[in-house]
Amino acid sequence: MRLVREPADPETETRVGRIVEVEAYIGPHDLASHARFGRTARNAVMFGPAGVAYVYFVYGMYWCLNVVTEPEQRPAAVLVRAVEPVTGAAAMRKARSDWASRTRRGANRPQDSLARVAGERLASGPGLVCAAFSITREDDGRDLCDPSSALRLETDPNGAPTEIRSGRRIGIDYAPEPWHSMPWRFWVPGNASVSAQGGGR
DNA sequence: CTCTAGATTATCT
DNA sequence: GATAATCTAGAGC
Repeated sequence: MRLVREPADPETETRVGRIVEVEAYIGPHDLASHARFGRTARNAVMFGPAGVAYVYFVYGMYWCLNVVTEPEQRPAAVLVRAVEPVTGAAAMRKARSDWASRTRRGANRPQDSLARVAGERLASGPGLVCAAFSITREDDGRDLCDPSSALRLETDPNGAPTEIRSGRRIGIDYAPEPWHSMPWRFWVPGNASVSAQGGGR
């Protein structure tokens, strides 16, 4: 699928990207999922209808986008880990710059190096997808399947990837086995926009 | 190539 | 009060 962001300012270009890496979180019994705590204020939309955005904040500075799946009352979602820019790369770079300048950093200042980031790496990680597409708490609960939605999914006119690889999920060291090792991260092998910690390309 | 520190705050027990 | 579905630069091999 493609991820589409309509601009708040009509002068700005629409941002479109092709999803090339995701992770699945299947339910309350999945001890890597936010649903393992049961229903909370944060994860409430995961208990609702599928096709809705679940957006959460992590590590004090990053937003992450998920697509809710499964019938209501069965909390599950797919984390959008990486997107390959299709159109609106300039707007993505601008959005990343805006996001970076909002956060104060010490030794690591992403805004200093942003100009050197290659176009295909503008959304190559779950935190970077949200930075590049200006996704925040305001998008939590948004219907991603509504064609009039400012943030939505669209079928890729070029079709699905010809090859998809899978492996263990990332950043869930707290999860016990077998959840830690379930091969529920999926990516397009060799794609330059796959996240760095996802083995990069 | 691998490993590590440090940024920063909502949300969890 | 501790931790987190992250990211980057820099050090070491």
